[in-house]
Amino acid sequence: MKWDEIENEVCSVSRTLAVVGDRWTMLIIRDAFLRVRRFDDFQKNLGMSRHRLSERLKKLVEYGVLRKEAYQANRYEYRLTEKGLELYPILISMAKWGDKWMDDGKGVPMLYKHNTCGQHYKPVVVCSECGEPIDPHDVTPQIGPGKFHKTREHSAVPGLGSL
Amino acid sequence: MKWDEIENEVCSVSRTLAVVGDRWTMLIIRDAFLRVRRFDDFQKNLGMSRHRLSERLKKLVEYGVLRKEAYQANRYEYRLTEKGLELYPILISMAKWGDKWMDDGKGVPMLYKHNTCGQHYKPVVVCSECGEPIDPHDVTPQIGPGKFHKTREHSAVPGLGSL
DNA sequence: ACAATAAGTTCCAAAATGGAACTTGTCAAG
DNA sequence: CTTGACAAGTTCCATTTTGGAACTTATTGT
Repeated sequence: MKWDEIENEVCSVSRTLAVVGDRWTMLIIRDAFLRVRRFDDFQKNLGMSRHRLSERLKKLVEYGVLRKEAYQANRYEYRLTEKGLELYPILISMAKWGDKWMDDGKGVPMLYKHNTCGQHYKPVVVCSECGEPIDPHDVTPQIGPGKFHKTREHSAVPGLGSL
Repeated sequence: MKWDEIENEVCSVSRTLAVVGDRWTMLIIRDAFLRVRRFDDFQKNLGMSRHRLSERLKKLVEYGVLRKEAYQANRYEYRLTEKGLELYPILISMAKWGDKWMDDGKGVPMLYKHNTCGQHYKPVVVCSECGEPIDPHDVTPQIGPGKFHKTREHSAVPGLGSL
């Protein structure tokens, strides 16, 4: 399978990865959450090639994750849309995992203050229905309505198909 | 910057991406959560080349995300470790985002039953300190102790550096 | 003992990426 | 009103990464 076919999989994880699953996108998004907005600032911060950055920003605008706005004639800013802002749980979950498992022993690079309560916080994933923290062992994936329109066979997980 | 330098960034998101940020890894992890365990099953399910799969599984074992266990002579299973299981919040957040924003209009591919309460649930990210759902606008990133040992300059976000 | 299966490896063509240099339009100072 | 600097890209090519088919090696089931 080629990379651009991934968007057509009947799987929400695949479809999300079609947007944010390449080498650089989550880092661009990270910077966007830190209020980086301009081409040259992204480029200097990330240390990626202008070429690639240009192509990625264009795609993110197409997908509606960023919007491009002129702040002067021929000068643009890229800002997160609502769709982009909702990537926050993915981003902050990555930060938490990295803090815990990819620590270099010098302490965490960043802390996050939750202004609402004033504390440094960690993200906790809870159930929308009962409010309890989710343990993956207590979750059963089941085929949803959109799964019947399949495009490819999945056989290894009897009765489940892919997530 | 080249791909294998990303692990050395002073940023937990970068470090996480060093492990799961390539084209295929999150899909391998997704399948692992659906109890796929064997080389050929991963390969058939994912439709990726055996070459790439072999290399990725090896790396995930090195990183301690999967462990490789013989189930017969010369036959192996790959299973999530504790470190791997803790990728769940990232995975389920991707599924939620894809459900909402990359829908093809046919309904969600999968539903997730929270066995604890018996309901189909959606993941909600809440504050570890006050329990309230997190809105990214209410979060202030601050430099943490591990940030002083920097390897590269970050200039675009005065006083913040990268997430 | 023989065919089938599992778990890879090898090899090469095709695709994606990195990086330096070049372009084009605007702005700001003299 | 001209000139130099800057911002936002684009072009081009060498390097790296990936996809895919075919091949290997070691069981295992019949």
